[in-house]
Amino acid sequence: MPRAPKPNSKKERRLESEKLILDAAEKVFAEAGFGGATMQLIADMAGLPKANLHYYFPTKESLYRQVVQNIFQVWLEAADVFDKADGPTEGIGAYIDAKMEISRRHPAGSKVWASEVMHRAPVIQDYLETTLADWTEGRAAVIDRWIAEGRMAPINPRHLLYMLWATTQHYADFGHQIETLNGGEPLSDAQWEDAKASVKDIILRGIGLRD
Amino acid sequence: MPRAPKPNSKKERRLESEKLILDAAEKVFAEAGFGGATMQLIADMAGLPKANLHYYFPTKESLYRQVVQNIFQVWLEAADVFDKADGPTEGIGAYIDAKMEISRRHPAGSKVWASEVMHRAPVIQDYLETTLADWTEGRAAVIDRWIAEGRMAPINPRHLLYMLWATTQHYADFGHQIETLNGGEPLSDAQWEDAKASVKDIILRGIGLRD
DNA sequence: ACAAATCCTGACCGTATGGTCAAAGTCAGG
DNA sequence: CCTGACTTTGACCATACGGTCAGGATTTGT
Repeated sequence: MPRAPKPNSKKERRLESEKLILDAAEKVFAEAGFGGATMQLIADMAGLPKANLHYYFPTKESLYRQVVQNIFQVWLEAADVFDKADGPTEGIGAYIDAKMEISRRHPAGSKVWASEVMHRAPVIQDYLETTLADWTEGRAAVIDRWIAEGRMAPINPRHLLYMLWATTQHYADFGHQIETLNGGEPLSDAQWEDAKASVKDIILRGIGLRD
Repeated sequence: MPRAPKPNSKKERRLESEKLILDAAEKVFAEAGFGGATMQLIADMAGLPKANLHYYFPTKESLYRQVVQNIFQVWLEAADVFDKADGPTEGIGAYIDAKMEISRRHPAGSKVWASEVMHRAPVIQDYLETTLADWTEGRAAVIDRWIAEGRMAPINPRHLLYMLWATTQHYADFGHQIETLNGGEPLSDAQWEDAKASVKDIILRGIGLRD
């Protein structure tokens, strides 16, 4: 019978430490970029000695790779709402909501992803070529079907998807610029709602929905 | 009578060297980020010894600052088309064209800018607060006037501007992702035209133009 | 209670980087 | 053609970084 004086088993503590490190790493990579981030900074933010990071993640690159893969996972799961819908208004609207919510709650992850792609995706190129390419093709086919059925305006589905990604992720990646243009204040709850509504309004009308 | 055996005066050569360095620096900063870029890499790309860079730009940061300021300049000049127009269709359409062209011809600059903003604008925060804030306010006022005159749908002009920036710059900042999703090939001329047309189509219809 | 396995960490190391400098080279003006 | 200002560069330096490691602490299974 394993007592629990410190309530965690070894395996639980391992997962906790890994999560602690990954969360700290995500923030530091987002703020400084891969090259600007240092293991010491990540260690300090996680409240652990540097050598401890190297026990869980042998190299800076392996830690970074894990961070990026986790982000991609979150990103893919959010895309599910697209499939559960049975029409463009509902599907694309829900997708915008989901991605805006991620930008709001998970801005560091979005920045790390943006940085990775801007630097020619040295770590996740294979994901782009397989998982993301497949996902994109599938969704483009759905959109093309909606168009064929006359349920939305005929547009190039790929450019629509790029626009959705660009616009929603902009609120995370360029959050600092938006905050500065908002008088130095982060967007309030109401302003976030306005942002979501504005994006949905323009895009949905732009593809021929909303009469 | 100053002959010109090497056809450049000292001042001209100075400007040439500076431009050579700045161009190399823009590429390297875009590809590696500020932290990942090294003076040696920039020197190699410019074909000059490292010590020579430090003659023209005393520190890495001063070189970086100059790169970012130049980008901001290009960016602002392109925004002029917005003002020369006398209606939303023409103004916003031309603005999209201009920004898409910059994304195509000047992708490294866009990436450096994106990186700078993502890292909380350590170098150009004052520009954001003054020049960019003023520009944004002015353009938002123009859009509001167009709305008041019933010439376009009532939307929040700031979110429209964010969408324009996000979408057009996406083609530079995420160019690698787009290229990968395009079968590994850069967008062809025709595809760029399609991209421009798609963006204009969705956004202009989205704000109530194009009936 | 003991041994094996796992976890933790201070001290240390080799290297790469931003930056300096002195000396050599080049140019314009008189 | 001489002088002073400007430009170029190889060699060098201090520091900071990613990564290693030995040895001690803690937990687990028996």
